[in-house]
This record gives sequence, structure tokens and C-alpha cells, in this order.
Amino acid sequence: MLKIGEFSRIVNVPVKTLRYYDEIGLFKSDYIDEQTGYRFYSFEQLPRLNRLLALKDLGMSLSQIDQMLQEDLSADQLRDMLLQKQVELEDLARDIRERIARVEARLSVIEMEDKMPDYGVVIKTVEPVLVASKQEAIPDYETIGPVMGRLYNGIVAHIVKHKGQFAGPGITVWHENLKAEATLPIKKAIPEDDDVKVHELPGDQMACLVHHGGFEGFPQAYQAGVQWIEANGYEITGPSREVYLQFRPDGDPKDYVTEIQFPVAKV
Amino acid sequence: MLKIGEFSRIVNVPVKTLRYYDEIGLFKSDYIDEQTGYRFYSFEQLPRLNRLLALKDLGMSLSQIDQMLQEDLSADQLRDMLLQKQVELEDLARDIRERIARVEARLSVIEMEDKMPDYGVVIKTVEPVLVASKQEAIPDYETIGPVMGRLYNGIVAHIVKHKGQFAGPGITVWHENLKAEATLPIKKAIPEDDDVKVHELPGDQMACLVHHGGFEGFPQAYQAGVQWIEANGYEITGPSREVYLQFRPDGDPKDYVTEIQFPVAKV
DNA sequence: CCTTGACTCTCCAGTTACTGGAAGGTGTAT
DNA sequence: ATACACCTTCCAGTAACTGGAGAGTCAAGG
Repeated sequence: MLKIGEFSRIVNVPVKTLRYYDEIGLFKSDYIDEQTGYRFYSFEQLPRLNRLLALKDLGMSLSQIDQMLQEDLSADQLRDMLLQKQVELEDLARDIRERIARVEARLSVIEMEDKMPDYGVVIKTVEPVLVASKQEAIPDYETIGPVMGRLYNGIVAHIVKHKGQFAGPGITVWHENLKAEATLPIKKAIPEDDDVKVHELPGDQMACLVHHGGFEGFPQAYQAGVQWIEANGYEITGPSREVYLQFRPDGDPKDYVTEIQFPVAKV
Repeated sequence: MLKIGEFSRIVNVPVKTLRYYDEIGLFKSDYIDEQTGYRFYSFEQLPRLNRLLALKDLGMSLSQIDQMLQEDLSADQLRDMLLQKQVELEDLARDIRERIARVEARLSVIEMEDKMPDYGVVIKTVEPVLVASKQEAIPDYETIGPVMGRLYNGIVAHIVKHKGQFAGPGITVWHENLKAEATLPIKKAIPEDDDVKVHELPGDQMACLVHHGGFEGFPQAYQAGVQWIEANGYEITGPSREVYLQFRPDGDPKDYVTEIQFPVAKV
């Protein structure tokens, strides 16, 4: 019979931890003196504790270990738990490799610019949205403004006509060949017509950045986005979007806020 | 100005988390209505939050992020933090690879034996110990018992003679060619003589297993240890040790408890 | 104008696997 | 007798949230 401190030294586990394992019932002391409350451990307990430590070493949680130390656990169940852990660990390893790559990307930017890089780009998962939309090809850059105005006015008129409810700021989806799809989120589906269609913009993993100011700054913003995506090992997998978080046709362009979103996937 | 829920949707961060960041001062709301206590956020805050999320994505802790978002941080400091993170992540990645290897070793044992393997082997770091020791070559297996008896009696006599204090159970170190070094931990150094030497057993990383019962079971125990070490990608780097946790010459061998330790390193 | 439902607030508890500390009892050597 | 190491319980804190209770706020619909 060993006092907790002696046992602790043999197994190389802190006294506090042994008391904690006792408390949660994972590894009870063999015997407790009723007078003093002293815990006593026996050599017979060593194998169980060693198994416990080995499993902990694999990264198992204490509750999993508790299950795995159950006497009546079949080899199959045990194998399943280990296989699951293996998958988990492999996911984690991949995750960390990606993180290292991102840190490296950031470091290389610092090396080049010798200043805080613009951390404006984030990956996030965008939820699907139901929208009313209208699209049109843009002949050239100068005409973007008026065309978009027309498109959005058309959609607004359509939604009002059908008593639809607006559900958020406008989103433009840029399809191939400068074909712009202007969309407005709505709460419930409304009838379509020849021009205005109702559908769901798919949710996706998006690289997002926020642009403050007028549309003349968009090319740089797009360029920054594309560079970030490349530098961080992603690729663009579909049409990009612009979300007009802050916009009024009669407002000061300096106050405009637009989120630019690129659907991406890991290369 | 956006209410917390709207802002939450734009940035894809839970409301609860925004409130938490506000509370810890990492990311404050732009303005709080004094009547209602409602938090309001502005678009100007988006870049800061995006930077924050990007750093979090790299695996930075919130307090590190807090430092890194400080305006007056130089590019050098920033680079140092990223480099440090890189090292950390690489350590972590290595750690996980090793863990995966251990899980695989365990799985292969299960495949073969179709049962819970004997998890008796643990890696632990053994502290250095000051010992009084005496050594002798063992001519053959049969003579181990008597020789060891003589050695330990000699050391005990020496320690008693010099009023030394015992500090733990006996440890035998097995050097090359069956040369046995019997040692007894002592609290303070005592004089040496021609036979009995005083020195420190070095601390090391050890693969340890516990054997219950008499010495006749030792060969199997050693074999199990060696197999485990090989299967788990370690190699033996020095003389193995036996720690006689429970032993009395007049006791029942069934009650003996011995820890067998192999100094090891990752291959 | 009232109700409903969506939203917001604060405060508290719980998560994991411990770690540290305070206050008080026990055991042994001098 | 006293010092000292050791043991006990209980409480608090860690990181980064998450969940829930109870109460107040706001806008739309009837």
C-alpha cells in the first residue's frame, strides 16, 4: 500500500491529477483510511493506470478512456474507437498543415512589404439566400452604373408589385462574360415574370473582403482578393458576388460599403 | 449602424461570440444605446474583425491577436510572432504524426490478436537519482539470484556503516555483457570505498512496464518491452533498469512487483 | 391599441483536464 | 515539543466560448 505521494512518484503523475481522477471516478484509490481520509494505492492498480496513460497519450479524452477501460468492451468496439480517433487525428493534421501554409503566406507578404499586410480577406461559409433576380450583359465598363440601376429598379418594382418582403441588401452575381445578375433577397417566394426570376443563391465557402468607398476602387479590391486566394492555396470555383452592405444612389460614394465574395475551394 | 444580429449575419460570427469579444475588450461595439443597452456596430469595424478572424484562423490565441491588432506593432514584432507560431504548429504537427503512428500500432495489435492489447508500456521521464552502487559480472543465469543478494547486502551494509539515508527501492542497471550494477537510492552523498561507488543515475526518457510476480517471468516481460519499443518506433539507447517496487527476500515471489525500464528515443 | 414574435440585454452555469492556493489534520524525526 | 513533510477538502481559475433563464425592446399585423 502506497500513499498518494509515493504512488505519484512511481507513475510520474502529479498528486493533484491522481486526486482528480479519483474524484471523477476514472481511477479510484484502492482503499481510503476512514480516520484520516488518506488515499492508498496498490501495485495491482499499476496496469490499469498504465493503460490509461497510454490511451491518453494517443489523445483520447478522459471519458473515452473511461469507456475503453471497461472490462466488457469487445475488440470490435475498441477498434472502432481507435479508427475514429485515427480519422480525427488525420483531419487535425491536415488542418495544421493548412494553417502552417497560411502562416507562411502571411510571412512572405511581410517579408515583401515589410509592414502589416492587409488582413482583409476571410474565408467564411455563406448561407443560401432566396432572391428575386434579373440579369443583363454589360457591354463595357462605363455602362455598369446605369445598367445596374435599371436592373435593381426593375426588381424592386417587381417585388413591390407582388407584395414581397425584402430580406437584405442587394447582391450582384458576376457570371461569365460580364453578364451581371442583380438580385435582392426576399423572405418568401413571389411569382416570376419574363424578366424577374426567383431562385436561391447557393450557399458556399467564400473568400470575402470588404471594400469601403465608391466603385472606382473595385478593380484593386478584386485584384487583392484574387492574389490572396492564390497565395493561400485556394482557387475560385464560381461566379463572384458583390453585396451592397451600405449603398444609396443619392449617397456619398465614400460611405459605400461593399463585400466582395469569391466562391473558393482548397486546391 | 447595425444591431448585433445583423452584424453577426454579415460576418458569420455568432452573436454570443460578439458579446464575448466585447466583454473581453478584443472587439468592442461601436456604440451602445444608453436607454436599452443595445450594442451597435458599424461597417468601419469590418476590417478589424476580418483581421481578427484571419489571425484566429491561423490558430492564434485571443490574447495574441489582441497584441497583434495593436496599431503600434512593428513589422518585426509581427514577424516574430508569426515565426513562433509556425514553430509551434510544426511541433504540433509532428506530435500528431507520432500519435497517428501509435494509434496504428495499437490497431495492428488488435487486428492480430483480436483483443485489447496489453497496454503495459508507458513512456515517462525518469528523474535522476543519487545512488550507492556495486557491480559485478554475472557468469550465467542461474547465479543471478545469489550474486544480486550479495551485492545488495554489501550496499546496505555500506550505507548503514556511513549512516546514509535510504531514499527508495533498489534499482539494478544492466550494462553490456550481463554486468549487473545493483544500486540503492540515498538522500545524501556518503563516502565511497573500493566496492561501493556513489553517483547519480541519469534521468532519461524511459519505456516502462510493470511485472508482477517472480523473476522467472522476467524474460517474457523483457521481450514484451522490446517488442513494444520496436512496434512504436522507438529504439533503446542505453542500459535497462529494474526497479524492485515490492520485494522481500523472504516474501512470496507472487507478490513481487518490478518495474522494468528501457531508456529510449524516437527513431 | 394590443398582441405576437423576433430580437436584445445581463447574469449564471457548464465545458476539459487539470493547476494553484488556503486552511487544517497527520506522521515522523529530532 | 516542535519542525517539517505530507495528507485532506474546498474554492478559484484557466480558454473560448455555449446554453439557458428572466427581463426588456421593437416592429408588424389584426
